[in-house]
Amino acid sequence: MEEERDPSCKTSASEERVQEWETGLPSATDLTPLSQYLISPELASAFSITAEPFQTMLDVNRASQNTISSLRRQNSGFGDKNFKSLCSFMEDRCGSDEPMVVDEDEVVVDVDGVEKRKIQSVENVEEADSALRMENLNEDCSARTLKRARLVWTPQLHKRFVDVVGHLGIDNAVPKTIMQMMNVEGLTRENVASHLQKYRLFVKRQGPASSDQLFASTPTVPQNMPLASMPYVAPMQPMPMHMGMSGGGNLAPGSYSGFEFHPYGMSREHQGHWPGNKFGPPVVPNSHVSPNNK
DNA sequence: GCCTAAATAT
DNA sequence: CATATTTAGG
Repeated sequence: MEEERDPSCKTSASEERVQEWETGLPSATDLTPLSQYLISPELASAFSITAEPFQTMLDVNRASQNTISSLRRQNSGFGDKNFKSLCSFMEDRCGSDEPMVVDEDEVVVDVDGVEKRKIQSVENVEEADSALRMENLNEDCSARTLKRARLVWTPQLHKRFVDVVGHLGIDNAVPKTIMQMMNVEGLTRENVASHLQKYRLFVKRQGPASSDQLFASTPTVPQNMPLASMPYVAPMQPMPMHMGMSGGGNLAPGSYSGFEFHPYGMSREHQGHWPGNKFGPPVVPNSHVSPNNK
């Protein structure tokens, strides 16, 4: 991205650039239809990629709105902090999150805490209808009435958490800041606080030496590295129903046990299946009017 | 209101 | 039993 704008008048120049950008956008006919798959079914099955539920314009528009409002909120919130330089997010789009494997009916919890049922069918259902139904559900019993689903701290989430804590330093590593820096949709301050509590216990017990970055209250590392750039969807369990664990500890695949944690161990490309990940297109730091944003 | 530690729930 | 949520105190 290079700047070619006229330094004399910035505001109007930026407006012009926006217009320029808009006119440069592909027309509707140039875009791949939402209903069209990007890869062939053979390729998909070869890589165990299951087709996403159909997305409609409603989904896309809603995602765009959420993104915009989220950006606005972040911008206003970080104006007077001393680590503006850290906040270089909202630049790039998601790169690594990919749709999870869905076999049959799967309940996914929206950021609003609203359950949506994804019906994966070989032949499609009426997409508009399902979208409308979703919309209605969203509006009817939105957020406040329903209690939030239980958050699952996947290795990915935890890694992001650890990275943020490390880069923030011990002083700034408080739940609210961590939550903001993680930039995870649907993640609440309480979630982070709880996890932070456990994490501190872990660090206290298992040598703090292993996590040396914690003591860098003044982050000396170049923080230009895109840390919290891409939005991430917090995996939620609808309600982790009593799984009858009587004999041995069995874990759901994708969750991890405890904190014996590999600093950078899990760089495998196992990001195929985590519970709760969905969405392909440029989505979505979702935000709604929630009690916890200022 | 926010943060942390402890209690409670799943 | 481990982990996440909720509550309570500062």
